[in-house]
Amino acid sequence: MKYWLVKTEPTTYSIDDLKSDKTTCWDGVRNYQARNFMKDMQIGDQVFVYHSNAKEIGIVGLSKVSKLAYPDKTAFDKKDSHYDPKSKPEKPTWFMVDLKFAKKYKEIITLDKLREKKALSDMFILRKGNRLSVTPVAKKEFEAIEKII
DNA sequence: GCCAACGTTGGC
DNA sequence: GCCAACGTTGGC
Repeated sequence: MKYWLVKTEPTTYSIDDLKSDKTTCWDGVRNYQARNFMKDMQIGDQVFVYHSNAKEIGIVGLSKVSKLAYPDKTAFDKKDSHYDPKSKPEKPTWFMVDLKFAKKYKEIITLDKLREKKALSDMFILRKGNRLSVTPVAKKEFEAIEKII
């Protein structure tokens, strides 16, 4: 069992959208490192959902991996904003996973609260200049975050 | 809306 | 393969 965190802008796709959809394909990731992390995901891995570029920034909920990495079809669609001509259906560059809604926290775990925790000082998301939309979370980090709730 | 950080692109 | 220019991300 591994742990992860995905970022999303709530104006694009929020935890409430995931709650009502129940399951969604996490498409549109166009960064090699983030893609590689998605390829490492296993069914049942727990994935924090983080709202960025929002009024309230932080972890808002939890989801679980429900489908292993498979080709991101939006890369093949010329009309899609994530279209990438380099990615071919017979040799896809980009992948996505399915995420299943698990829970929405009563309160957002703000970025400030995450920074307050010593156990989280090495956390990927808190490292300066980190822009990856998919990042791993260590077991002890996951447990420390669950304790905040 | 600003701007630092950083990934990507393309000329050489 | 280097690196300047450019675009995007994301906190503030």
